[in-house]
Amino acid sequence: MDKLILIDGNNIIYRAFFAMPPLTNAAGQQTNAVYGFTTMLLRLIEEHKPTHMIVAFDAGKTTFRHEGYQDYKGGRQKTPPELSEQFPLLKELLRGLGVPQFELETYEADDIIGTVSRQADEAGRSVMIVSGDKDMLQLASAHTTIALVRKGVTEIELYGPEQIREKYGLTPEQITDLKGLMGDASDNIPGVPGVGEKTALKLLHEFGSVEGVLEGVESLKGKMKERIETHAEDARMSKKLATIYREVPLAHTWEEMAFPGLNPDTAGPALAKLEFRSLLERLNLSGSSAGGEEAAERPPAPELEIVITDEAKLPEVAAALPDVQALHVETYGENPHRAEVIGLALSTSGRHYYVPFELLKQEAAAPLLEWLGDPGIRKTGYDLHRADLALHWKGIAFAGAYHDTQLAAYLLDPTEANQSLSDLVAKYGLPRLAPDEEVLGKGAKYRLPELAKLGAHVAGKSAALLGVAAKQERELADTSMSGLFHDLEMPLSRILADMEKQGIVASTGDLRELGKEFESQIAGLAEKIYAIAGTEFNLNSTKQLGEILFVKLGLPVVKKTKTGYSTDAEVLEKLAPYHEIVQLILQYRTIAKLQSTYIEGLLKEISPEDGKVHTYYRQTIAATGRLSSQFPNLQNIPIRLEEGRKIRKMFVPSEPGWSILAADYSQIELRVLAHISDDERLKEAFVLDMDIHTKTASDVFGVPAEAVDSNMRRSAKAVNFGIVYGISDYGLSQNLGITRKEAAQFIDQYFGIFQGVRRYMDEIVLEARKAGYVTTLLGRRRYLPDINASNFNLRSFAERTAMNTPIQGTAADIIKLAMVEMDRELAGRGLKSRMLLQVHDELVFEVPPDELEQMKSLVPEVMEGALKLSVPLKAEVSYGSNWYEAK
DNA sequence: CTGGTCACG
DNA sequence: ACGTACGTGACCAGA
Repeated sequence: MDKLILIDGNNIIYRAFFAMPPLTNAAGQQTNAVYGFTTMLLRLIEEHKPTHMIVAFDAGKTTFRHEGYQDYKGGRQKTPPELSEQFPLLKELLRGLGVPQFELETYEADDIIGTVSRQADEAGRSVMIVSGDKDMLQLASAHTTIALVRKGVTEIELYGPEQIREKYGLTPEQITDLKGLMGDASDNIPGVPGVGEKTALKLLHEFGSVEGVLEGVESLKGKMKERIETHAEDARMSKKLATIYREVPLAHTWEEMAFPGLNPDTAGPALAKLEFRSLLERLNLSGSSAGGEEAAERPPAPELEIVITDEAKLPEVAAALPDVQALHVETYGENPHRAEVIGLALSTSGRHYYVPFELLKQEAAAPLLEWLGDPGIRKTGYDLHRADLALHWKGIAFAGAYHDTQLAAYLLDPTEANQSLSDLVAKYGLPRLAPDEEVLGKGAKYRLPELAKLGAHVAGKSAALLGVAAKQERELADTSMSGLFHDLEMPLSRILADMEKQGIVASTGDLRELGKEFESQIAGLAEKIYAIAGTEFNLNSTKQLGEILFVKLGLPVVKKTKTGYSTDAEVLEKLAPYHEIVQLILQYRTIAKLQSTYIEGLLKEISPEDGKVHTYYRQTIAATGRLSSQFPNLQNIPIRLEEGRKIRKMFVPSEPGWSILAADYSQIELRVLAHISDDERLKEAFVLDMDIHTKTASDVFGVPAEAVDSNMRRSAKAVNFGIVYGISDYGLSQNLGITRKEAAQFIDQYFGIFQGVRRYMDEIVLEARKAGYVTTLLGRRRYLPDINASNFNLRSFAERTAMNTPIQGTAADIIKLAMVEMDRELAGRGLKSRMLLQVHDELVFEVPPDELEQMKSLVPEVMEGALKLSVPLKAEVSYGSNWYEAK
């Protein structure tokens, strides 16, 4: 079956240029656009296996379109030289790869593509057109699909006539009418001023075409009618400009477009010349030019033996359970507590079974349910934490997670965003797995395909798991993270799921009541503010607020943002002395935040079934190894201001008579710093259990501790924070409201005293430069690719990260250890107390009265003993009838 | 869908 | 000279 791919060369290289970070070869020539183009090209070849292919380029400076309209593509920025230099490179590379390229004087790439696609269409051949330009949609037909490139060049959306109808309610031909009405700023096509996509679509749905709209203009009214009448000619011309010319006099034959596959003899040298080593490797061409005949692509997807399970086949699945090596649970929905379970797939070495979720209710599925819930059976999967939660709320127990490929991928590189299973499969050069988006769509476009296709996709995932897991185990061992993975993160993931399922009660009634109080305060404040401003406006709009403060009231502009005046709290504090309205706005902000995020937001998350909030701890987000919390975030419940702190009264035990018990590490990050820097002074402070900020002040200012006043302590505290964050004089000056010079002096003084800390800061940066990454005490890694950047900002950022990550990350390691140990203790001692929340340096429990005494000593003991450092760890415990009281 | 703002450690 | 403190998530406005 013939398949032709037509690539809009100019468009794609342009997109690639702006999407890719700068990349230069040894000679200093920029190659980023060619690289981006090539990765996309190779992906197209792998995924769509074309038999014929061409890349079309614009030729010449003026085209026939300019004859009718001088300004066509006027106002467009000149092509930057860094990009134009890359065209010859790309063309040479394409020759090496064996991809035909077409161009023709006075015609644009669009027109060439339009013409070739028409010819192919007429011959009944299957065509795919690749471009970032929506204009191309007009070429879609029964045989022709448009692949719209999105997000730089990394994603592709496929459009046939059906998809165009779904999205716009238009036929492909009507795309030209759409452009005729709305215009296109990037091509300087005017359209009708004031008519955007929305209006244009409405008009077309009613009148069908530009001509139809012009004829029917009488039936319109007001401004719209006027606009269209005055710009009728613009509309006609715009449509013409947007119409792709499909009669270009091309002499090329079908045979000239043939693409028999990459030619390894010439592709290797061409890629090598551009220094695209990663691509050479991906194509297995890195050896000599003769890298093997068929090695030009990733291993072809083996034909999987997939069984779509129906009721009758459940016994066969049951019989296969002992041979299962991996499973994938397909869910739908962001919040796993509310997610749908679509189905699951089980992989043995030979067969892959897809089991639709409904089948799990059948009696014959009992062995499968038992298998899922058996903690003794080791399971390999992807995001098993999510699977566990989703299944739990459907009444199905899950246990035995052994290797979670998502979690392993996170440990191997916690900052890599693209860690979908499909990405991992690609990373390891395994047979391709379609991204979910391609099969299921996303957002509003999410649709389950027919059973066979769905089953094949989900089974494809489970089939991919074993290969990925094997590679990861190897890599974890090579990077000394196997222990971190199997003894800490994997066990923790089950504990987190338990905490989340347990949830914490949030008192709906009390929240509503507090909400009413806030509401009347908000109304009162708003009224006063409007009265002073002399007008009502949207107080939540920084834009409108800026207008009032800086234009109407003429207050001085302290700081600007990208988009206008800054009105954040720091700015408002400075403005407060100038005008009484400012203080009111600050109060309004405070209460409005509490109301929207913590009253209304929290109420929305309370489950009507059990009156609890079930947060979702994410173990694979924070680059330092910390957890994050979502739906709702229970790691940022107010505490600093009393008004907000009251929110904590709403969090209560789930059983009468029980208590909330909270324990937090005291100065864990500075204690960690004392340990890893081995600074004598800092260690001494903790060994003697002194107030660290007072001690710092006394040392830095050279006065006895008794002589440290509150101001000195405040400064020392800011320095201590700064040290942990990777200090800079600027940051400290901002924080303390002093000059940069003073801050620099201050830091110097600090380092003079705490020389071990200085040595650590210097060494960790050197180490990062050398190794390219930093680690925590437990060996958790973070790569810092910018540590050697020539850009000052990027490099400075990386340096501060190098200083901070081992500290923050080790603290995260420690509390994770404490959680695993705590879980073990609770189970071992048969306690009924439950661990509910983690807030970075704090653990929150609910505790029955008869366990209170025991827990008061056990929890801090476990936390303090989680990891042995050269300074003691300290945890402080408190309890009460709610989270507020546990202070 | 991004930016501004603000809640937490 | 460069222009920032480290790590998160939720809400709102306004394209």
